[in-house]
Amino acid sequence: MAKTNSDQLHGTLDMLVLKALDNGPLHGYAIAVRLERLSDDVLSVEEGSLYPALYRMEARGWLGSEWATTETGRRARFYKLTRTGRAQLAAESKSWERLSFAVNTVMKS
Amino acid sequence: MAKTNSDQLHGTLDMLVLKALDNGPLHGYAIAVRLERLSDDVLSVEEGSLYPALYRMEARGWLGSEWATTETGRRARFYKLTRTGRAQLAAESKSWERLSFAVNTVMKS
DNA sequence: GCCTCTGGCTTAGACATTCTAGGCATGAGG
DNA sequence: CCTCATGCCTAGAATGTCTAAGCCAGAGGC
Repeated sequence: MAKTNSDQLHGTLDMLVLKALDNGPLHGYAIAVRLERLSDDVLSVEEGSLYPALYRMEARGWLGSEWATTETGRRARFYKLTRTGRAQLAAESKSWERLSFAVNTVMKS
Repeated sequence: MAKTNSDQLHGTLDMLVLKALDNGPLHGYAIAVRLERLSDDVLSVEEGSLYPALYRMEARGWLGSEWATTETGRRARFYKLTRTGRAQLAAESKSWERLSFAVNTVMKS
């Protein structure tokens, strides 16, 4: 959708997806759209990265999922945060803050 | 040295190393120490990541290197930024700002 | 004289994650 | 009828990081 950074999502994708689900369940496509919109098209969430990430996170117990019908009448798999997933989001968020602060400190030195 | 984040340097290591060399040549070990000190031990630069990164960047023309003697009388390979490397640092720095801003925007949504 | 610690470099292999790039199916609108 | 947007799936390549070794030299303690 947006043509931007190659590979630089590394490590943050899980966190972003978890965050996208923080306001309620969404299906994969909607997650991608939401993240792109929210970031003003800076982040581009490739489907080939997103779906595997969703499967991973569900396997780890961070997400639950079920098929349901979209407002527009389509079938889609909706993912939602589990309790564990919420904790994971908190942890990754804190970790991101630490890391980005550290990187910024170095970059401004 | 510091026991911290596993893997989360992904993508930023090159930039950090380039930045570490921005004030003048350093050898590998000194780069690691400098980044750890500057970041207050949040960043831990593993040697198994650092040296391959240095070789990569030299192969790409971002760094030049030569053997020299440390203040303490030891042999070490000193790396310095090339013109290309400086440009790369600027580019990655800008890219980092864009990305981290986007991520933060999402995280605060 | 020996031993350990720190400084310093090197490398193979495992590991995780992302992206490329395709394919598939449905519904809406021209 | 045809195309576009929605929506999901997957194999394989590419990349980069870490683990975990090993090597060498000098300094300091004992």
